[in-house]
This record gives sequence, structure tokens and C-alpha cells, in this order.
Amino acid sequence: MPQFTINLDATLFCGQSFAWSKTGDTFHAVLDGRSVSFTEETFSLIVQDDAYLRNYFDLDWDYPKALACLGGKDAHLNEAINSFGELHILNQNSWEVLVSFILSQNNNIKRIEKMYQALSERYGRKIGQELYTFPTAQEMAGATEVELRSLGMGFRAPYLISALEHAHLLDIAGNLDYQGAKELLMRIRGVGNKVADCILIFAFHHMEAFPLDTWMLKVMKHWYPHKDGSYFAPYAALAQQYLFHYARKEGAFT
DNA sequence: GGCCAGGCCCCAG
DNA sequence: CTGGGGCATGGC
Repeated sequence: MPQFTINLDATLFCGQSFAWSKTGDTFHAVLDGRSVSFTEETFSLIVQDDAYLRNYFDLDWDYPKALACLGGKDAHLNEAINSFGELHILNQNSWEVLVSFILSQNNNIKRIEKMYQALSERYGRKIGQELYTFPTAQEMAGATEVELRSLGMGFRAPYLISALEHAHLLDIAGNLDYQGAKELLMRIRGVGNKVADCILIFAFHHMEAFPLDTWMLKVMKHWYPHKDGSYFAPYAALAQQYLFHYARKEGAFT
């Protein structure tokens, strides 16, 4: 059986997905309606003959090649890569990513996870004790702004309504290049430059995306003055995720 | 208890 | 095009 070198802790808890939890040494999530759980030891067995999971975990992309390129650029990237090993970019359900990163704006990760769970319990399907699927756009179709506000979505409620009205754009965006897809996604209210870039990475694997949140603005200011995402080409998205996670975990700039 | 959070919209200059 | 206020809510 092939052994994979993916760092599961870094990959699942670096802020690209809000679906995962870990109890003891068991990772767990509900992915596209299906409960998935494993440990470090059982991961290889679980994904071995599962095309969906192999794609979800991005197991066939050439990480060693990309990391050799990025690691040779400078000390900050080199340290982040040495610290995390292979942090993979997940290939997630695009509707889930769209909703998740609408929720993310002016918010903190703990509360994003709670809001994600609130949507699952209200609009998703119950598939076990305390276990719910994340709702599809079809399942959320009847939601109203008042209802979403009562669930604690706050000022993001009307953005979620707009996302529901434009959910069909995701199918089109999936077949476009980076720029074309970005322009399409930004027609949704509440999807600006940064949220669009997150969707383009975490749902559509566009490596030229380079989202600048509050943490990455600090990273660029202190570590990469006078540089921008093009410095990390053609792996800007991957570099961004390493630096974002590294800066947060190390408590840099605080 | 005030500041901040994986921002965006809107409006003024 | 750029800058700054407002926005819901809760974590810390």
C-alpha cells in the first residue's frame, strides 16, 4: 500500500476548511453528504481505492516539485515548509467554500466553525447522532434573510441570499480560467477580491490566486516589502497558505 | 470591557 | 482610484 506524506494536521486545520474536527487521534468530517473519519494510521487504507478522497486530498498533485521551488526562495518559506511538510490544498465542494468564505469576512475562525455548524443543523440532513451534512444550495433554497439573521449570520445574511441566487455560477466558474472565474464570482454580493481568491484556490485549485487577509497583509509588510504574489509564481496560492498558517501558529506580529 | 476577527459595500473626495 | 465608516456577533 502506498504511504502518503501529506501532513494531515496542517492540511485540515490551516483554515482552508471548516468541516474538520479531531478527537483523540481521529480526524472527522462530513464531505458531500458522507461521513469520513480516519487516523494517521488508517488514512492510506481509507483513500486507497477512493477516487473522491484522492481528489479531495489532492494526492496526485506534485507537491515535492512545488515545495522545492518555494523552499529555495527565502528563509521564511523554507522555515514554514520545514515546519509543516506537505500541506495540501484541498479540492472542496465549491458551494461549501463559497458559503464558508462569505461567513469568514470580519470574523474569527472559531465563530466561522460555529456558524458553519449552525447552517448544517438547520438546513442539512441529519445522518447520525449529532451529525449533519453541510446543506447544498438546493437544500438552502427556501432560506430567508430574517431566518439567516436569527441563526446568527449577522450582516452576512443578505450575502448568503445573493449566493443562493447565483449558485449556478459555480458550475460555469469551474470551467473558466482564473480571471474569468474571478470576475464571475465577484458578481455575488459579499464576494470581493479576497473571498473570490479563496474560492478559486480551495474549490478550483487555481494556484495564481493570492488572497490577502489581515494576516497576509502583515506577512507581506514585514517579510516581503515591495513584493507581491508574483514573487511566488507559479505557486502563489500554496505559498500564501504556508505563510498564513505559519504566521498564525507562530504568533508572529502580535 | 474593549479590541479584533481569513472583508465587503458604499460613499465621499 | 483611494480612504474610511459601518456592519452583527462573539472570542479572547
